[in-house]
Amino acid sequence: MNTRDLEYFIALTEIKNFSKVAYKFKVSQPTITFALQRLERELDSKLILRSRGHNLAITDSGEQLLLHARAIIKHGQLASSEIKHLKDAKLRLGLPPTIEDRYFAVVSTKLKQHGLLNKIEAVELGSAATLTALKNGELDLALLGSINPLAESNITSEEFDRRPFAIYVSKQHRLANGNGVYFKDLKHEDFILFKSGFIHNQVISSMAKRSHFRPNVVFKSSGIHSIINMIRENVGIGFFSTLMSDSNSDVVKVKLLDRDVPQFVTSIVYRESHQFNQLQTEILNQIRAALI
Amino acid sequence: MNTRDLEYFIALTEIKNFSKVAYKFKVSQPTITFALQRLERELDSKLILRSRGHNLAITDSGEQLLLHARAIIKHGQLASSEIKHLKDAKLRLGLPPTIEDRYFAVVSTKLKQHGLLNKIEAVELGSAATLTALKNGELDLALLGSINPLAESNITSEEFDRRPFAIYVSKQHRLANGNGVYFKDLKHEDFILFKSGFIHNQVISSMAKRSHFRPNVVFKSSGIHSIINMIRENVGIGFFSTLMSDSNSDVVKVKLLDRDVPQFVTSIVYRESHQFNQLQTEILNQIRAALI
DNA sequence: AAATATGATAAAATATTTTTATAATCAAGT
DNA sequence: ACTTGATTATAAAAATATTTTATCATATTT
Repeated sequence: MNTRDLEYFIALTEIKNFSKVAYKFKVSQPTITFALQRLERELDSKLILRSRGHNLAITDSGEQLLLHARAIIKHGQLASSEIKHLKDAKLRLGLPPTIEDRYFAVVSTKLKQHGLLNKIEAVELGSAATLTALKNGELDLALLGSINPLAESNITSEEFDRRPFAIYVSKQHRLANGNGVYFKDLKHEDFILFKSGFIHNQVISSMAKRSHFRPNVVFKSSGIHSIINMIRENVGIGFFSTLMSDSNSDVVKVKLLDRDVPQFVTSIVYRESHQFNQLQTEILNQIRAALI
Repeated sequence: MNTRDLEYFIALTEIKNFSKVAYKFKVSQPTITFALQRLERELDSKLILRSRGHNLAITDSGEQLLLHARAIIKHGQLASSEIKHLKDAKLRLGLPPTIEDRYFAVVSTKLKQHGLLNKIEAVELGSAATLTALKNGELDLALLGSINPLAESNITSEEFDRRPFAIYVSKQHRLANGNGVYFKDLKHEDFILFKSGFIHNQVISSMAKRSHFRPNVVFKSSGIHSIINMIRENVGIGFFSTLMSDSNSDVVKVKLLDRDVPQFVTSIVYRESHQFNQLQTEILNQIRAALI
């Protein structure tokens, strides 16, 4: 079997037209015919029902092959991308900003001690984008936040922390000296939130839905520091699980008293299929030592 | 990329000798050389460090490719095997005996009503062997028992029941009229168990270890009915989660009073990559309807 | 230093894939 | 019913890719 034929086949199931697939791959039309015939001969089964004039129909066997064909192509691309980056002698680490802010200081200290810090190439994206990049082989490793423990196929995750979400306010704020608040009582507060793509938004909107109000959002940023600064200036309140600056007295954490407050689960995450080289293994172990 | 080259490569990492790999595949030795050169050119990276006289060494890139190569070959084989069996117009169902005994009656009634029972080809193996067969594409679907919810990669599972393990005794047995027993008090009992390969054995040996004794096993069988018959005759006691015959008064269930008694989790299980055809989908839905 | 084992290379032989040119099929419009 | 246009299939030739045969190069062992 030949990955080129599989790529033609996949395109055929999507485009459903031999000539257009041929055009897409810059080959002649019979090339596609022959590629499909090869696959059908090899698997001894019709994969696509041709019809001139109509759209093509994919058989059960075709659907079955399609699933594996996609996986095979993906593995080929991953192999290629991972091997290319192995030569960089760097570990590409996905690091969403909230995680970076809260956990990376301790990691970086550890790595610096062992002369490994400059072997890291940090990639700062939201959690969802980070996970996608990891799956595509654009990252070797990531520290990820999620609401539930990650259970993605082909992905291994090692949880290292888990904390309930909470409210953060300025020390001048009326809630600063209380010992907690119910989410429903935040109806008239101004929120300063992350831009979309952060898990925090999913969580806050689900909590708001449960409490039957729409939070009043006065500003959205993707920079955690500008959010904290605005909270400090009492422009509005924030919504995080933990902050490095929990000890910082300018911004005060206020517990949520609701039952079943969602938790922010943080994990070290990598592809099952990723082969860590010696340098990368060392880095991974130092990160584990720092966090777990 | 070409699966033949990947197969040569995988063999090379195992056999570590070009000539012997060539012999294995019944091709000439330069064929292997060229295949490896093709891969190295395509991935632009040395995969194997050759040395004449010594064993070959696999590079980091080679190790990385190896993981994907194995996955690719596996997908190819699965596609082939699954497509071959799609034509059988049967669903190959893995059915470990304990599950068959307890749950299949209700499933078979449902399937018979819809004229689907003869479309099932039941394969009776222990849970571990069933899972392996499923992964290898020898089964389309399985009902499986496990201690924890299944979390295998590339496998989807839908839990349908979960019950604590318990002791089963004859109605003449001294425990038959009590309302439970601690496992440690079974030290002097005779056990009738499954042969190895059944999860029950793992569970009982871990409970026995916790209670600091070795259970006294008088007989092992792989047929659940002969075990039940022996229990009925008071030859010894049994260890199951539930039996169809719970309502049958000859054999009595005795609760285990220990904390954290392991549970037998039963699930409908299939490969993520399996494409169910129309018939198979119907069968799956009826099985779900019967169990979930 | 010779023998042995192992992998690489060149050139030829085979096999596979792709192209060009053309045919066949089907649907829709006239 | 006939024509047209769009689409896929086929045959033969050309282009590529893979494998073999024969031989060479290198390292290890004796």
